[in-house]
Amino acid sequence: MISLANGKQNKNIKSLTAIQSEVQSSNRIALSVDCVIFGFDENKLKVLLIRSDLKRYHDKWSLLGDLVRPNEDLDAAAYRILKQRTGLNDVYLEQVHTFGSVNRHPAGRVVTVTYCSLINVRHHKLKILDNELHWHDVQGVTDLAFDHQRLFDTCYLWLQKRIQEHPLGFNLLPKKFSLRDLQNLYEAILDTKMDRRNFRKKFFSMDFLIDIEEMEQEVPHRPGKLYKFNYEKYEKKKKKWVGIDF
Amino acid sequence: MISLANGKQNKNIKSLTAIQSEVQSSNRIALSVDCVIFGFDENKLKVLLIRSDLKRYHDKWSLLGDLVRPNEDLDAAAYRILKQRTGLNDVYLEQVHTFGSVNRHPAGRVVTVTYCSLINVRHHKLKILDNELHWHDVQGVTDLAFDHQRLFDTCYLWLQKRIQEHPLGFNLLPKKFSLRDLQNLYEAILDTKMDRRNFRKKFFSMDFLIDIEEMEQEVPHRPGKLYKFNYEKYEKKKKKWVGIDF
DNA sequence: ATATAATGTGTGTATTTTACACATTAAATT
DNA sequence: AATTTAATGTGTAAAATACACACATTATAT
Repeated sequence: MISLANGKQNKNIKSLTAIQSEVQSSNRIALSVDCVIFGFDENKLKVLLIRSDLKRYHDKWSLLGDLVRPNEDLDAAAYRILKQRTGLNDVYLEQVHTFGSVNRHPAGRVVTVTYCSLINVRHHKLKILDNELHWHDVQGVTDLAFDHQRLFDTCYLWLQKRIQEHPLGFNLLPKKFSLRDLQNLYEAILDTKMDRRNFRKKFFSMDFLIDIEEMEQEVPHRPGKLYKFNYEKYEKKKKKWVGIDF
Repeated sequence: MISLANGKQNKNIKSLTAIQSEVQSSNRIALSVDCVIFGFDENKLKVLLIRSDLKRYHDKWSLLGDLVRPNEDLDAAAYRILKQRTGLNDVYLEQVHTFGSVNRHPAGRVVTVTYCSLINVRHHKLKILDNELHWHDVQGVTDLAFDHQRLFDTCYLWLQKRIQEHPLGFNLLPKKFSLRDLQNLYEAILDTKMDRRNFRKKFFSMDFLIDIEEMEQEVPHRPGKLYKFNYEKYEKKKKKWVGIDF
């Protein structure tokens, strides 16, 4: 019994070169990144989609993705795709889930890692030149190419959950915003209506809003105060959060 | 401008064979799965580790992992590793995060997908024959091989968060358990102390516990009632949960 | 001037969380 | 056999949080 165990032990020890050959052998797999890029405009949550670059799917929309390069960090690949498609560097980006069914892609075995990104549509609208790239209302996203519908659904659910734990939403708004803007955003993402007064109280109590002493301009009603998000305070506070809060 | 856009359009349309050649070209990457297998014994949270199978790391412990095979679903790879190491089929398993730094593994580029698994130590203890495989107190896990410490830390934090949103803990307990057992588990995972009476109320209010009309045996104090977990009720209820609850 | 449609502020109620008191039960001790 | 000990099992009051809704304020439009 013991000798069996010891036999196993020794058999399991491998040299570095042995493992290197395993790693370089034929069991390598194509790896891609697909980005679900959310934006917010006209009080609706949007997602950036492109026409499938594959002929047989050309009547369908798909997420923005590309193969990961052999010498490229996974996160770097996500940032590269975002940069290539939107011209953006400094944006919110987070990994969500990896999909690895053998037959998920028609071109062969491709494992894909999904990333969610939140960007401000107004700031970056102009950099999108490609006609085949469009913002879509998330509500109307129903039949994407490949398994992208499943990827999208996973990321959208992830966003809905995540935004209730961390105030990510600010990445979707302009620097200056009113409380109504903020509430519209939350209502769009969570697909609900909220009480205006309680929403206000909730956000003020979190103490992440800075009153910049400016008012809305040219609105057809009483103008609201404008605020900006206190990123510093958030960074300090978020470490203390444990479990179920916010 | 339009013609430029159209030019881009057409250029982006690819035939299936064109993509197939990309997928099969040299930019494929070795993909592995690493399992963080949690157990619970002697009122302590444990994790299953093995001595590194690589000589130069042989004084260190590592997670249980293996390369994903070209014709193997990602989830299937995780179940295979679990089966190989513990003899288990029917266990809780969930994907956590994918790590893809270029230089994370000494044998070359290996992107790894981490999975968390929760298993009942008592039920499966006997199937582990390999001497180099051991349960470790999570508190003492400090210096794993490769980047496995980072992988482990991520998964442990994930578990702490996840168990506050879903009652996963039952996968770590025997079928019959007392409320004290359950509380000990939660205290071990979250590394806190809780009030016994409020903990009891919280769980009863969730209504997932079935009183099996049995008592603890051979305990040196008043015996507590034994319960089992109502998986059916949980499966029905969990779909209704939105956001912050439990 | 007045109506309209927002913002900004407050208040009371219901629900949930937290802290803690006390009775009960079985084993161990005297 | 009575008493001590160390748990379990139940309840209750206060504090914090969430929820529902009233009312005054301020700009534009009529």
